[in-house]
Amino acid sequence: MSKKVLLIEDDLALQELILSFLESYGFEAHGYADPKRALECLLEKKEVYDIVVLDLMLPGMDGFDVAKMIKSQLDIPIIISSARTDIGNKIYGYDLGADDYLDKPYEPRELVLRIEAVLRRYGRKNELVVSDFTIDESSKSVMLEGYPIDLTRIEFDIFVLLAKNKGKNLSRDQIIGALGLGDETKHRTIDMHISNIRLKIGDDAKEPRYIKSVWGIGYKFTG
Amino acid sequence: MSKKVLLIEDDLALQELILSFLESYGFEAHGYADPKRALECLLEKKEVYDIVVLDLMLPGMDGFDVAKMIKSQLDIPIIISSARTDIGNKIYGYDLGADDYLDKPYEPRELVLRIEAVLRRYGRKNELVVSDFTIDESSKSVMLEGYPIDLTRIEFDIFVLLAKNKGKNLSRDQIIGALGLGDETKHRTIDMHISNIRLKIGDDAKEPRYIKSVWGIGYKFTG
DNA sequence: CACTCTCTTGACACTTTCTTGACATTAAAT
DNA sequence: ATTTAATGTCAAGAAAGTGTCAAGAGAGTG
Repeated sequence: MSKKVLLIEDDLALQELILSFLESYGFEAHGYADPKRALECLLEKKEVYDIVVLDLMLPGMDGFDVAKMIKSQLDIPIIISSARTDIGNKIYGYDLGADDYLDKPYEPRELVLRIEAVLRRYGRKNELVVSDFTIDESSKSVMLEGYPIDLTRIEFDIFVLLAKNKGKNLSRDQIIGALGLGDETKHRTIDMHISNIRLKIGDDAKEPRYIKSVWGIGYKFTG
Repeated sequence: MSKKVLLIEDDLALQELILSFLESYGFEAHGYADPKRALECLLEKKEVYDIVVLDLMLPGMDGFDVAKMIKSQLDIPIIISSARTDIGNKIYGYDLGADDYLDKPYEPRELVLRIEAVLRRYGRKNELVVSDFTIDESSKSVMLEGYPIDLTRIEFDIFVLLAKNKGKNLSRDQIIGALGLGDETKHRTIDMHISNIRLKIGDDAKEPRYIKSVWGIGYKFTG
């Protein structure tokens, strides 16, 4: 599935060149010269992009502000390109959460490499490693020391909740609330799910290695 | 089957020479001096060519624009030839998605080698091998261990999506979204397509070898 | 326009998961 | 030690998800 790139660049000739280059490398690339229009497109989710390439020198709006606005609303990687070569800006760009920084002029091929690198890095982001487990939230899969564990949907949700709150006690009501189950859901239901999870991850209720019962309170994940 | 070459070259003597040379090497070659006529012929699909050989110095139209227009509309390889020897243009030509670049004057034999190389490369380009399947996205065909599988368009799209995300769970909504089907599309529709795909690839829903159902989540391709 | 192939959807049977009461077990409190 | 409250797990029924048929809508073709 080809990745979608949003290019914000006011030099139209350059924009055109980069877009066609990206497309020849299998990306689906759209360009905007006007940062306001680009923001609109991004934030109103008319289109879902995988990455933003942003030029800092823009008309009407500072590129830093654009980056800040995007990052505040969306979890999307941004590569900043700019002719401003001074280190200060570079640092500033990273502080804003830019995922890479590219000095102009650059080789289009270089941009492709950076995009691929950033996307690879970003793609791994939803791989959560907790204790001996590797959790992939996007594909709802859990691995224990490399071996896949087959959890049902609710089991998965409970497990992730516990894992993300490693060391914290979670009451049954908190779990029920976090999963969006009905308020009348019985506590035994949670117990049962915990029991089944323990079975699947090879945890013994008496001497649990991962999911510990906290008497009178609930459960907690211990790494 | 002999490959068809479209040669865009305004020097008629040279055009004639190259055409006859290409023909002597088994290509079916047609020439145009006027890029507009050539584009017309290509884009309106009066003829289906396998490759374009384009001279940059053309009357009335810049060769770059010609290449760009062709690439934007068609997935066809382009070899650019030019007397402009400067590196800048060379890079630019590649940036446009030219698949090879040849300085004038060149040996006709050299052109033949380049054409053959580019066609070889291009032919392989869309061949995706996943597990026991060979998928050709440009011709929308799937082979299972050498035998062709006859998938309908949507079946093909779903299959490719799953294959490209081998091992990952994809929800029905993700599939619907990726295929650009309407948001109101029912989940049963996807189930039905999966069912039909399984039938065609000889997969048993109970004990699937390739497309596994992930309960409560969606489907995933397992190599 | 008639014909065919594809796509979509409701229906129904079937499977898996979820929930819950029951009862045994265990931990804290007295 | 005895009492009280909480947890572990079984088993059964409820609920939700999936597979496929079949019918009709929709696209494409001659």
